[in-house]
Amino acid sequence: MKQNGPIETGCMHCNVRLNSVFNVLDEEQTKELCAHKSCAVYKKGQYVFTENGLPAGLFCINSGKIKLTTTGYDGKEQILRLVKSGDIVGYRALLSNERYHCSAVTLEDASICIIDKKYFFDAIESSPKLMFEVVKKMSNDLKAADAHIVSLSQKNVRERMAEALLFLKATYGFESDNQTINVSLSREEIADYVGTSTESCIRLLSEFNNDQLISLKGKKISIVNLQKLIQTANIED
Amino acid sequence: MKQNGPIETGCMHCNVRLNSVFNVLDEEQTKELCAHKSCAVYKKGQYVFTENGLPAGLFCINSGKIKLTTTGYDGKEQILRLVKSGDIVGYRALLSNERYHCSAVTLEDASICIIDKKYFFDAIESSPKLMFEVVKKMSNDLKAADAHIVSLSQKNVRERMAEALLFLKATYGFESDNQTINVSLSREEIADYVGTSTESCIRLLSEFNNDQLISLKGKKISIVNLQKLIQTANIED
DNA sequence: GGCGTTATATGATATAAATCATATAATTTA
DNA sequence: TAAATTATATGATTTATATCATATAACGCC
Repeated sequence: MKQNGPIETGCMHCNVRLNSVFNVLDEEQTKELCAHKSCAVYKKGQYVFTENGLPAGLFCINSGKIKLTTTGYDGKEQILRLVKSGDIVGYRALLSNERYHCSAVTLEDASICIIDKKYFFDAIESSPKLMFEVVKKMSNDLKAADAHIVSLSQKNVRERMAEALLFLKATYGFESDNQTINVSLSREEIADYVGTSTESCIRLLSEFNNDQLISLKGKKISIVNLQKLIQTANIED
Repeated sequence: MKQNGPIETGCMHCNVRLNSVFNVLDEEQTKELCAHKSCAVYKKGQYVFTENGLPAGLFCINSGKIKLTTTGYDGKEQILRLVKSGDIVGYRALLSNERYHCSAVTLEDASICIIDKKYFFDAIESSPKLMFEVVKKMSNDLKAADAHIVSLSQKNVRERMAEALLFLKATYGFESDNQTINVSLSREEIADYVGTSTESCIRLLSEFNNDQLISLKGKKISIVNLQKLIQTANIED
């Protein structure tokens, strides 16, 4: 349980343009931005920020994967969102001048930079384009959260589990074999996203494995029969 | 099932400052805003906008109550949010230039104005203050959606039902008797928010009634024992 | 490299909540 | 105002899923 802080690194290797919302900045604005951010390397399992903390700036994921979690009742963890490289995190609390309502934890070693709060506000006030990019990001998160609500409300655990696997694939894509989902989550973490018990999660993955929908190798999950998995998830369209 | 459109009215009786986000505008900006909006009266049960539709502008609730719903699986309705007078609706799709992902339906007769899309974008680009107000609104909605996710994921139906009653009270307040929740929802609508069956919803309300947590009179629900209801909801702090 | 700890797996059991069924009350509308 | 429809109520039954229990596998550590 050693929890050392991130290791500060220079920004020379960090291409901030990786981060989608900053695509809209021109050469000069990007240079300016780089002068107001600092990069750091995080080890797997480290906290980027924690529930109830005050935002010091905006975090950009240069590489690595992040989970946004909140502590529910009886300390049970709930995974709210999963974040990939190129994304920003912690923008909500920052923009609305609030404390974080969830924590950000690295799922693997990650390179993350933090953009100075004051500078970020200057940047979005002077660049409506950038502001709109961030707003679009929040809009997407809200739409996804609403979809999650409908799913939790109306689908059974089996359907949600299939849906979660499709979501993981949509978020992180496949590995080079074109069928292994490119993220390693524990069964408990998957359960914490799906909203079920760890046992039920394990059991359903085993079933899907037996039914040849997926194949399992440690934490790695491969989608063997996408069509059947979509059917199991009971997705419209 | 007759679904007539709203009745257009003048804006002379509509105080746009009612709408919280517009508080930040000065006298002149408000005047300008009023020149670019039009008010209308909606009857109970009418659609303000519908899922998949394209936003024509921003809606402001001058009076009345609104539910934001989305159609889930097998056509089952999910209530995502409840909106009261003074609030804006439809801002998400508008800001991110998307179609609506949910519908807005009046829960009672309502007076609602629509602010022209083009003008609204001009307004937020020229007034960062206004933009931040809207962003804060979205931030709150996202935080609330996240809380809803945790609740659906981790609480049982009884706890969620108690929580829902507290949420209704927090949103719409009490009537003059200081204990009757100031909104009329059908049992089915409450179920569609809580994420349960109508029968279970009815049953639990009956139980709460028997246990003297609430009292029922038609669609009107009064909170008789707030402390016990909070306990039943299993809320932290 | 063996030992303790944690993660995964699977069976057995309990139970919350959905579903089905039927009755009554409250609205709507003819 | 009566008939029809819809909403509320409550009982009986089924079922999905949590919980408890135990075993094995994988992993971190001295």
